[in-house]
Amino acid sequence: MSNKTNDMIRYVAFRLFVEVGYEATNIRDICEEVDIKPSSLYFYYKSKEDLFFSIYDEVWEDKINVLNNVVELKHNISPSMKLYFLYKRLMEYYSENIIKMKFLLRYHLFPPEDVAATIRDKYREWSNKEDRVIEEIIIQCIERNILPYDRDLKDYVHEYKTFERGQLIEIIISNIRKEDREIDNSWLRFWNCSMSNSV
Amino acid sequence: MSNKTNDMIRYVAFRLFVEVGYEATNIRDICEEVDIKPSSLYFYYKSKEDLFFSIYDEVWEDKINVLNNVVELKHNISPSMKLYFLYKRLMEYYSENIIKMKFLLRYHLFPPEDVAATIRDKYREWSNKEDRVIEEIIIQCIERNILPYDRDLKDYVHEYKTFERGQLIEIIISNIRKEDREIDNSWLRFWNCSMSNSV
DNA sequence: GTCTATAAGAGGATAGAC
DNA sequence: GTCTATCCTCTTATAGAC
Repeated sequence: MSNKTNDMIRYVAFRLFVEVGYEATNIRDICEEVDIKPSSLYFYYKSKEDLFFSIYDEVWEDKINVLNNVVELKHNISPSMKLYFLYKRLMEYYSENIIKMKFLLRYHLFPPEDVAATIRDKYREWSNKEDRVIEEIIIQCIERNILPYDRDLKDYVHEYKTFERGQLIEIIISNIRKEDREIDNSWLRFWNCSMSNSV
Repeated sequence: MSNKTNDMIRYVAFRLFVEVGYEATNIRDICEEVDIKPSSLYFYYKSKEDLFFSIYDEVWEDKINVLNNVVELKHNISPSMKLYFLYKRLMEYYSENIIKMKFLLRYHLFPPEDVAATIRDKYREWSNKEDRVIEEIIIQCIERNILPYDRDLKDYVHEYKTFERGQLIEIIISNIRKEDREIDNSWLRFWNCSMSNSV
């Protein structure tokens, strides 16, 4: 269902969910900003929780699409460059969508009690899709001897995700776009110090 | 003011503030667990906000004490080792006090609207104390040519704090104590790749 | 689809007795 | 210090008219 009222509800709710949080966001405030009465919102969503998860899934879907687009576009280049381009594209995406990333970080780190269980389930599902993309690229790196095979696949994936999360959190906390040079420097340090050198 | 009831109030409130958050923590729930009536809590604290900040300051004070203890104990060793021991001690402290660190992370990243301004002010004050300790050690490193002087002091401090925050977040997210070997490996990567080599 | 009206309950906080 | 009793406000959600 997509019309002007609904789009507006989703936009306002998303912003409030990020900035003041699920518990402190109330239906009245959303509706006031959209300029409708609370009862009208319940025509589109059966509850606050329903509205929340509708937005939650949309944010994840958007992120996964970015991953898939990179893999699709770069399918015929070397796997190490593929991982590099994936990383670069994500840094760009994070910088342009800080608020979406803040949303995910907020609800994964500090889920409200009454939606915590559902968040955990949905998170597991979505992040599995994410992991599979990374895994596939790293498998290719190992197979072609670009990465030493004396280290576990899971280990490499964890190393990459930790690195990427660190960069993401820097972007969220500093709230500014990082420079290209800085992004590349971080990559080189990561690739040379954390991945290629076995510890 | 310290007696059994008050200690219990603080303990329960702290736990709820971390786990379910400020907004979702209500006076009735705290009091039920402490086994007192809500009106009794207001004998100790004039408001929910008052209770919160009393705990907030205590958590910070505890952390700053750890920093000062290290500096005091290691005042006569080389500054690079001093920074190393500071880092080691903090990792130990973080691992043993994950819940306290989760508390600080939660309210610095996502402060509730009605206490956000006060948190920001208090945060600035406390983290300044923290920065001065780090700064002093790094100044010594630069003066003794342990760290290249072609890089800015602020730059080094930022580099260290970013590194330390990354480690902290890994501990909070994984929720497990890191092994000594892993902690040392991270340090070496940080010291050799991020600090000594100018970029 | 959007409204008015309102149910039903939870929340922070206080007055005043003991 | 701790209690009983209560005030007042805010919140999600629904019934039913238009």
